[in-house]
Amino acid sequence: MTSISPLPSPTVTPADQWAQKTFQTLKFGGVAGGRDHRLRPSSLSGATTDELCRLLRSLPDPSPPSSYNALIKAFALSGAHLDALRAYTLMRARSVPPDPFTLPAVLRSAAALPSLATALEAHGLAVKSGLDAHLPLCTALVGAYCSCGHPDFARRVFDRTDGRDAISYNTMIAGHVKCGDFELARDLFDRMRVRNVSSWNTILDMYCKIGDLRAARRLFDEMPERNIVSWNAMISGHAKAGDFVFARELFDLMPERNVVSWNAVIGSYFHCGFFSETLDLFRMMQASDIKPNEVTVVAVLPACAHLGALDLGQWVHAYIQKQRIKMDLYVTAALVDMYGRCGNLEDARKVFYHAVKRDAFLCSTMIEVFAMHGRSQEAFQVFDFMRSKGIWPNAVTFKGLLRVCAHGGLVEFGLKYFNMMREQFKLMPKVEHFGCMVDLLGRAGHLEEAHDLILGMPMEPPPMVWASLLSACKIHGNVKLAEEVAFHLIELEPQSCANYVMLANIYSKANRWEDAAKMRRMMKEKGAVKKLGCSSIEVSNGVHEFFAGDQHHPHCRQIYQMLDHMAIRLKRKGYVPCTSSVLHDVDSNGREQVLLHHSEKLALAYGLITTEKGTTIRIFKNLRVCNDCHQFLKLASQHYDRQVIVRDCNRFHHFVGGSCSCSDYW
DNA sequence: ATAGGGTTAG
Repeated sequence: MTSISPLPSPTVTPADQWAQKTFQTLKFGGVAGGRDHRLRPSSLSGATTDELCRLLRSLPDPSPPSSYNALIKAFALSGAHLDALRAYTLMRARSVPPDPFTLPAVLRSAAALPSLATALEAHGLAVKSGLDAHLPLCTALVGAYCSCGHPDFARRVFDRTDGRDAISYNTMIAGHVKCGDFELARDLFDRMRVRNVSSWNTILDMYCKIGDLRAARRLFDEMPERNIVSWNAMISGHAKAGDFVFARELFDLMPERNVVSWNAVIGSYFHCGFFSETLDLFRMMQASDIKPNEVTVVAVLPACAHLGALDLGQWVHAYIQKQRIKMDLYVTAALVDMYGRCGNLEDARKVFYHAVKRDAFLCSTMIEVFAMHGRSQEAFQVFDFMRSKGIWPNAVTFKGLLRVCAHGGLVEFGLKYFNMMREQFKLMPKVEHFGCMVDLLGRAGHLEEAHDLILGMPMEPPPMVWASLLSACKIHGNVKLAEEVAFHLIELEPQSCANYVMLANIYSKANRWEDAAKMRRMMKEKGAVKKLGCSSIEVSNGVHEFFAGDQHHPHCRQIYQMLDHMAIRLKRKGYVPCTSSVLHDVDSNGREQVLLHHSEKLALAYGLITTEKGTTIRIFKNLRVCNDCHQFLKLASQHYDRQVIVRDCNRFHHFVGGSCSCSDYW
């Protein structure tokens, strides 16, 4: 191996900036350390990052390289790679010579961050210290360069290394895979002489990741030896392709399973949208002898969130605390998301404010939750917090901010954040950002601006975006634009009933009954089927589902009786059924019945019958809440003195004392 | 005494 030539850094990461600044101040040279007070890896196991930082600060000078090595390794083990590099910097500042174990450990942290500057510096030091023939060090360099997106540097090191073994080959192959050079990876694999299981697994995983499951299957069949990792790679490959049935077959077939196998198969159910099955499998896992870990709960919590299973979600939270599952950023964000989506804003907030560490991902989750609940001020506060702590916002952060603006009708703020993301943070707005802006402008009555924004989008506007404009036309009674948009939408997706219904409602509102009837006929001709409203409610004996007009519930009679009583009482309080939005060809009495049997009203009646006075009622709906139900729920919350929380397909409504948290803007 | 590099799940 020869000395390195100067190489430009293509992208400077924050870790790089820090590393470059500190390395500039370093002097090269070597003084042997003393022999007292040396740290051992065993004495550092179980130490928290804070304790390790204190140890580093109080590390006597001189100390032997082994003490620094132990700290670097311990930091890396707890995921504190920047601190690992800090320990290394101190070592260099004190001119402690690295031993053969120092640089591989440093390079692992450089790969994890990643920090190209550190990799380059370590490489230079290796050459200077004559350690550059050390095989583990060369392998670590290859890994670090690949993680930094420089397979070319890695390949140069690899090609000049003598006595390469299976591990160095595997590192280079995995590096090529990581960088997307699949042919180079396969070529190297074909050329290596002594392959082990890991070599096969790397290539197997490559085919799984690029979705070539036939090649993966072929490889899996011809492998001379298989281990758990091979099976797990196959499971996750099929899970990603949506074939959860085969993923499950593999899982049942494999000779032994570990926590990764369970997580892969649980994740496959989650990704395919089978949320109750996800939870079933989690229960099976607990009956097995494999202990769930962080990754497990990160698959289970979103499943609870989707189902609105707050009870189980709370149980998982308690389980995390009891079983000492690490509250890393993923777990914290999953908890915030679960509480938020289950309508428990207080606990979502609590988890976020108690988090020991917050990054852009976690903050964006919190903003998204506040957006769902229409808490614009708190969402903006999180954003201000991010900026004060130097947490760089990403596209998801701005999506949440724009949603919060759209839900609150805050046009000025929306425009501010939309411009800020482009100008200040150099983030290109994606489809979802345009969607929020169209929603925001449209609802606020700026229909022309919203329309212009769609026409000026750099990508093909998806039906969703047109649909928000259409719904804005409905709110503001712009029949002319509505017709244009609706017919465009019907052309795009003739099977979707929502577009016909929306335009028919707009016609009815403008007293154009014949046109409304025409839309109904057109809907039938094109074979579009109305999506049935469905609401669920969790009471003490489980989750109950109601469809619009549902007659299947065992307590059906009491529920409908209750609804009739409610209608009489609430009418005295000012409830006026909004019959103009009913499409069915029935008389006005029948229309009232149709409205009264909307799924969220059924769920509400059931909740009132079965739960104690004072209990909050939580309802989850698959569609948007209609105007009539919204009015009904407001009056019911007052008359029955109950807090009712409804999650519809895009946000939360907190009904209390006769008003709704959305301020009738949704 | 004692320290190293590669593969699978979010």
